[in-house]
Amino acid sequence: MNEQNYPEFTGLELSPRKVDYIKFIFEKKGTVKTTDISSCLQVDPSTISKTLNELASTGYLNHVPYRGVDLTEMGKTYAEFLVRRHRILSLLFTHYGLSTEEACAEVSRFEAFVSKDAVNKICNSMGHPMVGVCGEINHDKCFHEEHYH
Amino acid sequence: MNEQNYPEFTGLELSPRKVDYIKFIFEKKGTVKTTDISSCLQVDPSTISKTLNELASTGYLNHVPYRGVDLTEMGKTYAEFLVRRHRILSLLFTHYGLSTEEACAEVSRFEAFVSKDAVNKICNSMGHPMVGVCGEINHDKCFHEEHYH
DNA sequence: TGATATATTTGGAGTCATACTAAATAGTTT
DNA sequence: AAACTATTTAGTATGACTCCAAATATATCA
Repeated sequence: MNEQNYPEFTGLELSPRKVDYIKFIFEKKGTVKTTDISSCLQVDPSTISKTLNELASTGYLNHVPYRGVDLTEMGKTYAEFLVRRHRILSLLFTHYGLSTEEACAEVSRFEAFVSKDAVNKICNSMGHPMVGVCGEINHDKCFHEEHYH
Repeated sequence: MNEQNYPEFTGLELSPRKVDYIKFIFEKKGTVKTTDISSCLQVDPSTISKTLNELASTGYLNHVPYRGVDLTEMGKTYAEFLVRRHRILSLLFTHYGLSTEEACAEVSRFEAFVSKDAVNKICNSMGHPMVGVCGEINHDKCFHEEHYH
């Protein structure tokens, strides 16, 4: 409803690998180089370069060739959702006998296929917990969406 | 530990589509024809045929060409896990504000990526509920695994 | 500055999962 | 046995992900 929040996304627009890349870039903050992602995620730089281009052309990243990438405003908003999704789902799983590491690993495998609607419902139902197993949970966008429509 | 239960699987061996096929065959009970799957899942018969062959050569199905398929013992065991996984996860999601249909649809999208270990832990933690949102939950294999190792 | 080293990108190719069409083959019905 | 239907095979395609090798840009150092 509010173009600042890009509420039109479903949460299913990015493939698993792209989710990883965006989350990585978000958590690094600032400009990120191809090599950073390549070495941390153990993927050939050429693969990173290609995917970064795709993410730039779909509006998630600003890409200055040979210089690096950073998130667009839309990319940041989306990344916030990705991180919140990961943390909410991981937290959920730790309530059912999985360790932090297990929950994290498990969720990493499937999170790309869980919709924003589902995450918001779970988040609501859990009472918008502030702390997840992999860091704090930010509910800004979550609240906006719940309150204004 | 017990060859009757094929406890060696992780739950991640089948791709999403193969999970759909095995679950469908399991729920139909008995011999299933290519056309049954084709018309219900809205996929070209040639695609079904190919995938059925793969599932047969990896030991999940008996395939009599031009006649149909049925589950092997291993296939049945695996299918029971697939159904249990689907129901446990769907039930879980309904505890967090999702309707039966929403939970089912959501889980269908990602269930192939949730490990047997995770499912067993969740199952344990929920107290082995007997009824899920899409039918009864069978805990035979689940109990065996928990008790004997 | 210019040569060299490093980082990044591009081009080409491959795998896996999924799916289709068209043609061949088997089974069934009359 | 002819005709109809079901199934399979062969060939092709796309999307996601990957790599290697070569080209290009940037950075460093002498």
